[in-house]
Amino acid sequence: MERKWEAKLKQIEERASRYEKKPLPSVYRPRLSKLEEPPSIWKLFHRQNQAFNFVKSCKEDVHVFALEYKVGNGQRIYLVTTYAQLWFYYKSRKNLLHCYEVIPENAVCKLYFDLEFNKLANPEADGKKMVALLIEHVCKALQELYRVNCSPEDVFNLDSSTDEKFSRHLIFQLRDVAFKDNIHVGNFVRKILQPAFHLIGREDDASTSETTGHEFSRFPETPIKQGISCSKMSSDTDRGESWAWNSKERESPGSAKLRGPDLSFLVVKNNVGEKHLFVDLGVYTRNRNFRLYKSSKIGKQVALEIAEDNRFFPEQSKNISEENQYFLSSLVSNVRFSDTLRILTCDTSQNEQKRVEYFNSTSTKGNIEGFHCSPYPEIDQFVLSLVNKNGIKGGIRHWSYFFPEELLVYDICKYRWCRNIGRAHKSNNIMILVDLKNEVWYQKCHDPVCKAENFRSDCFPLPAEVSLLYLLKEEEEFTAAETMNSDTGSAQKPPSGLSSEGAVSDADWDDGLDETDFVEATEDAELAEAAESGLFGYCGGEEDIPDELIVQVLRE
DNA sequence: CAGCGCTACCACACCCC
DNA sequence: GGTGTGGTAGCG
Repeated sequence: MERKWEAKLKQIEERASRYEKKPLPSVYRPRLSKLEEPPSIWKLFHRQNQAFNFVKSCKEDVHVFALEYKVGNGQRIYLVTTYAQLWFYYKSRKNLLHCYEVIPENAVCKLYFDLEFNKLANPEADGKKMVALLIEHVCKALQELYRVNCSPEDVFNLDSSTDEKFSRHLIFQLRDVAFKDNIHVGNFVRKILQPAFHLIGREDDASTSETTGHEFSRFPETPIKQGISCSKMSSDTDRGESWAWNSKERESPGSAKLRGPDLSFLVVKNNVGEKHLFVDLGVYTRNRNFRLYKSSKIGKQVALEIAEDNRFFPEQSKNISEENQYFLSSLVSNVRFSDTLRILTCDTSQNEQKRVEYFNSTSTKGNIEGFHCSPYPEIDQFVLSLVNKNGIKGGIRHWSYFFPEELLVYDICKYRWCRNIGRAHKSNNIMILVDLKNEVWYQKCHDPVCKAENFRSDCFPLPAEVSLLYLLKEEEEFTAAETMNSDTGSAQKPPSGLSSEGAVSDADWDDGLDETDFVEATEDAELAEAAESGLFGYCGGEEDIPDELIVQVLRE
């Protein structure tokens, strides 16, 4: 047994050293043109983690894409570049044929669906009609749960069907609205499809379930262990338990619609005759790869193309071609810029209960405290984003919560930047204070001198995702509107979602850059050096840099 | 000689009637 | 037989 472990360990170590000896090629630097100067970024990685680490080190608005490169086993490598640059090399469809968007975990994203059924096993099924009914259902749900207006004209409908398989992607183009991340999208989708779950899973006919006569009101047992609750918008009392389609149904329990809307159209059979849902629920996982518009799976010919019955048409733009607009619209994590972006959440009640229990058990009446993580993971994340800047990995040493003031005090370790002295303290730690009542944060510190003068930094607003949390406290209407900065149509500058400091004032943004400049400088130098030592140098002005180059590298 | 993140499923232990 | 746990094949 022990020996087995040793052997395995050795194997892994050997592999690690191999990778280090032979890091990936890939730093070839195409440029869009000599005139368009923003430096080009185009970097390949074998490992997703490395790609995301590189993204973090980049100031530019870059994103991770997965490229399939070996038929059969789905092996992928990871490309980091900007949307603009990817499109430039992608659009001809001579290269980069099997590309996937990596929907980053914890990143704001659009509502999306993967729909499919086997045509042979479902000869009766009318795919287009099913799509239309689903869209109708989803729009209704968005309205009911979030008061979000949505119509079929807002749904980008992509088709990837074959003779055997009906296959669609839907990407919702909601104005000023996005989900907190794709896990929340999944929670939302499962929640609104709950009425359909009791129709599957059994061999016998769905009609038998009518006779079970459960007393629960609108919805059957959920297939997931706990229920799901969407971030509420009004002061509903039955927060999140189950969700009624409208108040009328709620008031008339004798109604035939007791179970909610009829979603039987979603039930399809797989090739061995088992019942499944038309909606694929497996696409809402962390860092999910979602095939790009005009890409096909490796080994297959069929690419995602605009569906016949698509009703979404992007706005015309002088600078951006229509195809490019469609491409940008198809990207799940490319959230449209808005200065009033609302972030929707949908928790599993598991998560929410944890939080409630935490408060119930830990807090009698006084203040609570702990180490590392507070009961507000979202706020912890935000605080960590403040103290994890370009190389310095700050952490939360301790937190305290003061009830009357609704103040979270974080003792920070490793990161010692003090806004009072404009540099890091040498031996004293700092604090980050989060004022939930006023939805702001500021910095203080343990340094005796700063303490003596009672230093306290300016206040900065909390980002939307964090303020949102506050809704938990039975507050007024859902008003999670927040300003987010963007220069390229993506509302999330740091793709790591929560760290989007766009919500912070300009002054703070600049400030933030200042204090990290010296760190970045060294890192940039290293990156530049790494870049120059890459296999590919800068291919200046060359219009058609074939990524056969990439393919060659991969083959060796 | 390099993917990732799951879930469904199985085997097994343990408990209770 | 019911329930929890740990490991893994294989799916998306």
